[in-house]
Amino acid sequence: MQSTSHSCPRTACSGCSLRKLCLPVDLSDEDTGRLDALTSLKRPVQRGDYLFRRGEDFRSLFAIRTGFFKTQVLHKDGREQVTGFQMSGEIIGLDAISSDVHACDAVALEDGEICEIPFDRLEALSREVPGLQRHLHKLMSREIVRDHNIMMLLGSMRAEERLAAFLLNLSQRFGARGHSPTALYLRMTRQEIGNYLGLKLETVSRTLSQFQEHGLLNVRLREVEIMDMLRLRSFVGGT
Amino acid sequence: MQSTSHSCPRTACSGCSLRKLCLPVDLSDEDTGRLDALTSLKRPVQRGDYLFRRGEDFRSLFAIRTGFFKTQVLHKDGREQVTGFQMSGEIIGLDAISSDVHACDAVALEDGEICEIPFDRLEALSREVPGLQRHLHKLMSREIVRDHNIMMLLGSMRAEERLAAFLLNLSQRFGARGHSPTALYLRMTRQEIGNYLGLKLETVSRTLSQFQEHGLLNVRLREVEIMDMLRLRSFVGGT
DNA sequence: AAATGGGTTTGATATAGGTCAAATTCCATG
DNA sequence: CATGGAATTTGACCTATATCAAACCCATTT
Repeated sequence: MQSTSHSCPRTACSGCSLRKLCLPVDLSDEDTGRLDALTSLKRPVQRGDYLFRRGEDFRSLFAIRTGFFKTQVLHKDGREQVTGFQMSGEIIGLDAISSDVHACDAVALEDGEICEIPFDRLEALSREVPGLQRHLHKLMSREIVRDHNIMMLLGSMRAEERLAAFLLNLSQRFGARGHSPTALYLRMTRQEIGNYLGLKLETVSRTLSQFQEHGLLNVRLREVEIMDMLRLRSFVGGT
Repeated sequence: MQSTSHSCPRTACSGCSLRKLCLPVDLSDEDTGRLDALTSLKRPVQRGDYLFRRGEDFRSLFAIRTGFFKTQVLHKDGREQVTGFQMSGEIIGLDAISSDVHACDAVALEDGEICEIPFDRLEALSREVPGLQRHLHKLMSREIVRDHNIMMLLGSMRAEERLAAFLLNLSQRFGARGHSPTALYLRMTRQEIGNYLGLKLETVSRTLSQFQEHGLLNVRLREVEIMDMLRLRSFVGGT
């Protein structure tokens, strides 16, 4: 009835509910076993924990089972740029492959559990399992596309558009995980939102208030309810 | 004395001067032959040509032998974000792997020659040649790191800092290719620089003029001479 | 040599968002 | 339940960059 290991659950990849998000590959029984072996390192993390810091040696990717994270790069004068917010089923650490050293910090914004994937073993297995190889490539490419969209956002959108795009993105991702796409709980501060969107926290706050005045949202601290999805969408336009 | 094929030179990968930049992998003779077979598709391109457009099916990556390119994503209201400027030895098209459809436009800013690499065959070969696999992963990861740095630039740097970072980056890349790191010829318009840096063309122009007044640069249209590299570096600070 | 047109520079003015500061709310902890 | 600190909101003011407009430069064509 109970797990045999209380501190480090060994839920295998094959039985993981996030399988479709994380590593959605059709495998033979044998390959499934090998993937399970590769991803058996589970670990709980607490709010505030660093998964890794910039400059540390790269060994593993991290798949998020539960929890919410941010990745950020710091300028030496203290300015920080949040490069992304990650949630369950998403994978952190791809930027470190290029140099075998982590290029950013990854911080937990709430308690959760991660699954550590030794990269050299993932590479080895993906040489033998074309579906896994293909998936890994798509994962990295998707990150590139995501980054290009953020460049578009930062380079040529106004504050309202940035915030609308941000909320719609969260809504879509929460929705895809079976949560409400309209009642969002933000796990990050206004400051962190600002550091992601290239805005100051006051501007984030003001813009949220303004959306509320116009009946687009109900905002109460970190609870955001999207009241008018269509009008919110009309702000961002799209590519 | 003469090339056997005047319109479509078949210079193999193994004899290509860009080998170190493009696919720097140690291979056996047999593998070298297979890589050569894979990259035998060379093609000249003219200024203004599109390598591909957003929405087109993805088949191949493109390695730049000579020439200069920009990639951009368009917002439907006409705003455009340049996601990068690419030069010899660099590879375009990684963003299309995620969906098998190109996510941006790639445009030649001067005449050049590209080398087309069918992606499914590259994947197949990289399954058998670990060094090639590793290199491909590093290539994609490096693009992610590059994008994160641009996010930092767009999200939290002032116009002067952005432009200084841009010029230093060009300088470094030209230098690495054996050209002068101080006498740069820009192949793009002020408008295109602005669309990359999230600035209007007037701001780009004014900032260049201002750098010139302060003795950092000599600017004459698209000729830029860096006069004070150190002081230019002090603008950007670094991560 | 004049005309055309794209790219660039420069000036005057407007504005979105930043900065600084104060008041308020919300937790966490004793 | 009181206290202190962090996060948030809101206001007043400021500034970096955008906008609009004109002049200029250079390359190319006629």
